[in-house]
Amino acid sequence: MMRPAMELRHLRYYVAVAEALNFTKAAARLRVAQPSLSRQMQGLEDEIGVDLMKRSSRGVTLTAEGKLFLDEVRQVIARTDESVNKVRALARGEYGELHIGYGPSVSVEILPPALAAFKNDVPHVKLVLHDLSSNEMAEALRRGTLDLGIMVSPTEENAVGLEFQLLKSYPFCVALPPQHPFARLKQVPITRLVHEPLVSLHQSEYSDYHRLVLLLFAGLEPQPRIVAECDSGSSLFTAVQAGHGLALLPAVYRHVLSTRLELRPLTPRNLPTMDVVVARATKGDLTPAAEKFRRQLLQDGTLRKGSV
Amino acid sequence: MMRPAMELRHLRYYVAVAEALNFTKAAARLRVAQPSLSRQMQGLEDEIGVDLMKRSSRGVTLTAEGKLFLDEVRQVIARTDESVNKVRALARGEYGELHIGYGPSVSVEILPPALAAFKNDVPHVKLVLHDLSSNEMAEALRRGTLDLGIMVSPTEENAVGLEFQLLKSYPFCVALPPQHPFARLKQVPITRLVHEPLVSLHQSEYSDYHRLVLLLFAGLEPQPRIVAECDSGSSLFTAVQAGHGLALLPAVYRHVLSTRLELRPLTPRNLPTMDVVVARATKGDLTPAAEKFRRQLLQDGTLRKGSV
DNA sequence: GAGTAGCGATGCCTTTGAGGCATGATGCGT
DNA sequence: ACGCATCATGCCTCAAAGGCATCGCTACTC
Repeated sequence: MMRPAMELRHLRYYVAVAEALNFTKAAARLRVAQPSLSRQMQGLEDEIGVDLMKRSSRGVTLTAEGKLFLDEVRQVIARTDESVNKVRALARGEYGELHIGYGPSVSVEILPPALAAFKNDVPHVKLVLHDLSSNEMAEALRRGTLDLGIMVSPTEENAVGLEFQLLKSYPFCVALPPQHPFARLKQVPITRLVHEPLVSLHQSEYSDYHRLVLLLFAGLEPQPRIVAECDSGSSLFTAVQAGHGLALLPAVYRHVLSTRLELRPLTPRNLPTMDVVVARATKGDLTPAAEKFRRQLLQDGTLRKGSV
Repeated sequence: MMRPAMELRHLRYYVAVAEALNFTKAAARLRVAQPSLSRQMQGLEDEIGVDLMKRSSRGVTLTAEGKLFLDEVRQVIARTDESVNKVRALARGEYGELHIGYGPSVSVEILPPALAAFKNDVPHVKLVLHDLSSNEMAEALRRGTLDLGIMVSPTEENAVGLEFQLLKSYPFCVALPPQHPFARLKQVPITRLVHEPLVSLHQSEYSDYHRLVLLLFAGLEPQPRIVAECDSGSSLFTAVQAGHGLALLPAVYRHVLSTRLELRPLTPRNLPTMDVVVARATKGDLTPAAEKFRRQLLQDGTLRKGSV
């Protein structure tokens, strides 16, 4: 004679009975007939092997064991519901972890509002931000440790296994000290830069930047003279301020630029731009939260063109 | 079309499948047929509304949601089992709280070994000791805040609503300073005490003691002279040491007596004794743990007569 | 103190759905 | 191409949850 195992039904019924202290009323609340409830409770006590309640003609009272069990069962049921809700929330992208890689200066206009909106929208997703170079990001995306990356649109070879969507396009500007003759111009033709000494960022660490700068001068004669390569934006600014030379920077740098430097747009307007993209791995699905965040980013960028 | 609610069965099955990553093997472990298991899992996913696993011709893999759910479900099931075990343990007297009242000096021989044995036997019962006077104990027992009390057998009027069982019976002795003439006697006839000044404990706080002392001298002439009433055992000892008078004490006091005092048995041997009992409320059942402890006390007392 | 109202338990039947068996569909490896 | 392992589906059985009528008990009421 095999007894049916304990099921959640028993627990749900038990809570109802223990709260009503009356089989008839509990049965009504549960929308079952009282005899069925009676038998389920008998089965439960039989399974546990402990008397949980005392029945009398005027209702039900809980034994000490019954009171303890009520306590426990309430927690178990709450925990169960919570588990299901967590899974549903995860599927809706409202729970879980989201790993985002970003280049700090390059995403300064994009990331903060997106993060704020996302945190507001789905506060239970744990956002983990990773300050990475483009190469590290590509690697992490392929490995799957990163869900999304916000980066400069990379070259072909760095892009294998990845997919991109444009977030914002920044034209290049020239950064110069206020006393420089070009400071009087509203905009600077790139042809006039070829005779100026230039300060650049270090090639190996900022390969995307380097590539774009070369692209800007493609086909011009003579090629500009690079008098210094700096290993960070701030040292670049210092070099320009010190008058060592001018620097080419995408317009986004206006946010991080020292006030002691001026930024002038380049002409013509159809020069190569620095494109900031959101990257994801081609293989493997995005988590729902990542999908949500990606959408967030794309619709945020109402104006995709970086103004100057 | 009403879908059956989620039951523990679904969770147990899910864990089996998620562990085996194979319906056929999981079904074998669960001793059900594979198709049944398949359908239960379909029902589960349907109920939650989330895909928990991906099926292929080579087995099963968990989705991210499925992994989270596995984690959660394992905890829920463990919690459920634990709840049932707690209730069973409570019913067996191996879990819960046990409130014991005791008079410190009077239970010095009885309580420590019983506590040690009990803690060893059922370590998960939380023992709460209450140092109370007899009156407070009786009150607490009737109120139900106390499970058991270890006390001096009380008078009728203090005993209403309570039941007692004898633990140990202590004959009275006389406490005297070493230089007192009676110190040379092996035992002291009570008739010789009626001419000695006596030191006693304060009547209102130690009514049981008082009653017994009066009982000892019942029928004797003249009645002894009580020269001082002390409000604690230690001040009583001091008074006797100082030579203010002798004191009558049950033999159990040999454990707490200052070494500067001698204790001599009284004769005849059939004088009233101080009986230490375990008390419980008449109405209301003892908790299983209390019942267990009571048995412990009763069988511990292999020799019920306090030796001298 | 008989009647009655409210309680849970029991007997008996219905219905639901879990489970079993046979088989289908599919993808992988040989 | 075939075989094998996998999970899904169709169909049936049967256990057990659920419903209805009724019983037995107790406590209150008049």
